[in-house]
Amino acid sequence: MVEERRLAVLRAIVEDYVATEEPVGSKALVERHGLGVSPATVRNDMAVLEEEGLIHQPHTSAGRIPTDKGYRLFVDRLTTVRPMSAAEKRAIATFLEGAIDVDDVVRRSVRMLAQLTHQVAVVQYPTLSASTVRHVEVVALAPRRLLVVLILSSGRVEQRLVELQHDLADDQVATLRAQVNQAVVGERLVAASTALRSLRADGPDATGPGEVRDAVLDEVVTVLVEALADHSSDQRVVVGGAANLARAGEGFDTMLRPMLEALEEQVVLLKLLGEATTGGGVTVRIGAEGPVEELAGTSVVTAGYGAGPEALSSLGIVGPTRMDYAGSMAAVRAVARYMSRILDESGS
Amino acid sequence: MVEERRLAVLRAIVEDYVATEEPVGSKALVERHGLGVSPATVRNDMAVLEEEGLIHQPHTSAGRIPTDKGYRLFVDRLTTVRPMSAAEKRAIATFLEGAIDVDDVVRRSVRMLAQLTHQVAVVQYPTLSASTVRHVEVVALAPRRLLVVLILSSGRVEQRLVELQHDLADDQVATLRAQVNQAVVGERLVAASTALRSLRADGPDATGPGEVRDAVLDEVVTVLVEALADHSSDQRVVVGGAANLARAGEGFDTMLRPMLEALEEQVVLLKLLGEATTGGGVTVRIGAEGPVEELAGTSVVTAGYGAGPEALSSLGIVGPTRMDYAGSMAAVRAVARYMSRILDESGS
DNA sequence: CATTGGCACTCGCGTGCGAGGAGTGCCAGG
DNA sequence: CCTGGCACTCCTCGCACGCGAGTGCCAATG
Repeated sequence: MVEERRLAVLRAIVEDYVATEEPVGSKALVERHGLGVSPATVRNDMAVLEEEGLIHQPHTSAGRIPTDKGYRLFVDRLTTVRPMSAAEKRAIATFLEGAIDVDDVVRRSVRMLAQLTHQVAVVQYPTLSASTVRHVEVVALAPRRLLVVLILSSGRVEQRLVELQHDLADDQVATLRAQVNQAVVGERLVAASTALRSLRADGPDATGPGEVRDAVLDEVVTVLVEALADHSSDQRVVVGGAANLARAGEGFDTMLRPMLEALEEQVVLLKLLGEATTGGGVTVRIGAEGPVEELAGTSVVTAGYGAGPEALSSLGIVGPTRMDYAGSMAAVRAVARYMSRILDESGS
Repeated sequence: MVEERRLAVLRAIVEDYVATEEPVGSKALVERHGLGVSPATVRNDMAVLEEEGLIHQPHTSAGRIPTDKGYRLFVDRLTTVRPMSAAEKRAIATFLEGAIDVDDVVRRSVRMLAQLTHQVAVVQYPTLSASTVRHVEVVALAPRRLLVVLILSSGRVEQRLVELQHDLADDQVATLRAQVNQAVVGERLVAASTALRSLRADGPDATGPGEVRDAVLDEVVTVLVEALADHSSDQRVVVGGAANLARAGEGFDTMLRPMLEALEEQVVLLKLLGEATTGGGVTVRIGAEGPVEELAGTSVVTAGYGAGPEALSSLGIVGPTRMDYAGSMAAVRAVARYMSRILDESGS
């Protein structure tokens, strides 16, 4: 039971510190929270907590602030993700459902997350790998320049520009389109490039004039295979609410620039989101646990989302370690769920 | 000739202030720049410049800093847009030409601009209005949900999600696609919706079964017309290099948050870019001349770009009034030109 | 009439010092 | 094991003060 109270003290410290952004002392603690003991007792508890490395004081005779370890314990054992209010749920649902396409869904999600949590929001685009090809459109922009547009089951549209070595006539484009469509429609994106490759290896087809087929179409297909195999755009990440960084306070002023820079790097953001967690779980990475050293002093709250169980992408928020974890986790989870649902509806 | 020297003094003040970010005094001025007069003379000149409202001192007995009016005069009369070095030109060209589609061109341009100028870069998407429709793809995602994909001559791909009141069968989708394509391919985007409307008003077509045509197809076309008329995505703007804001120094710390917020608002950005200037000109708006009061203390350098003379979009940079105008103008102009060229090549 | 050196004056900025206060650690008593 | 009391630490804030950069003005000069 004394152990119990110590945890209550830790919780109180975290909550107060998150609220006030100032080191919290023993006196203020017993006043604001109704733990029925004297400041002296709390001080003893604090001493123990400090020995355990859960809190520390910036300088002698200042209040205590939680350490990363303290936050960790708080998140793991002392907080329950309180569900969003009905009003909030409704707001999220209607806002996200107003989206006109996948791009818009992503944009709105970022905005929503940033607003709900007052932190920087990060949303990865839905993964393509699991979606199937619904239609392929091949358009000749110039004699040697093709635009290939993939329409996927999830409603997402992918485009690739393809440069050729040889000119391509209009009728060749038409046959190409027909053949490619026949080969890949219904395939998963990951399987599409192999399906295409087999197309090239096939013997001459009745529909196409044989002599050009070897020279030009082969090249086109080769390039197409490459283009499809390139899943880099799979990795797109959108950031929002960067303005919330400026509100962070404390010594963040000096780190602001490197942070903003980090947030403009796709690679960094992907590292940040990390592996998507399966299931409805929310992942919290606190301080140095995070993979990005530029973002020291920040925590990351992420969740996986996506239509279907394997097609997983991530989204989340990043903010100072001193953040409202309960609220953030709830918001992230809620938005992830709504995104999954929306993608599911419009999807395969 | 005394007038001449006064302008030289102004120029020197601007240059020094831009370089050092500190109010510049008479003594430092004569030392760093080789104007062969004494500090006292410069002081007299300064007094005159101050009377004219071109410079002012933050407090008595401090150096001078240029006023907005001073910058204005500097930009108008004292600076010539020095062309970019050959190396820089090459860098821009190769970097932008590596783009794989229109999205990528825009993203790369933003990045390029931000890097070249060390300011916040803003690029508006190429205008759609002037491009013609190359192909329309209609895909049924669900019985009552259509995805319409427009492929435009410029290589840009636009998508719209359309919700219907009635179910739509597969063959209806096919006839719809055929009819829509027939109606709008080759049309300009602005004319496309009227072309579509006429389609609906037409008598029953031989290809489609008459009875459903009235009920369902009419609805589809109506919704499509609306979707096409909605040019909101025409207005998309991409921002980059926000990290450069944090470098701005001075009293910007406090304004950082509102600024970041402003930069996340599409509307604000569009106001910022304003009317695209025709021709190769570069527009400079200094301080309060700008249309956005949240961005007080900043200047905006913009230029128009686009394939063809009428299809004009804008791009530019925004930074503190204390910026390297010559360099910024050169960079903005260069990037605008290269973008125009690239869009032209891949375009109609 | 423009230019120049000289000189007194103004202020912002950095530094040092002292009072105030919040918070702690420890100890002895319940 | 909890509590009240007490001495101690150390941060913060306000204030005074000196320094130095920079100015404005004036009288002298070409």
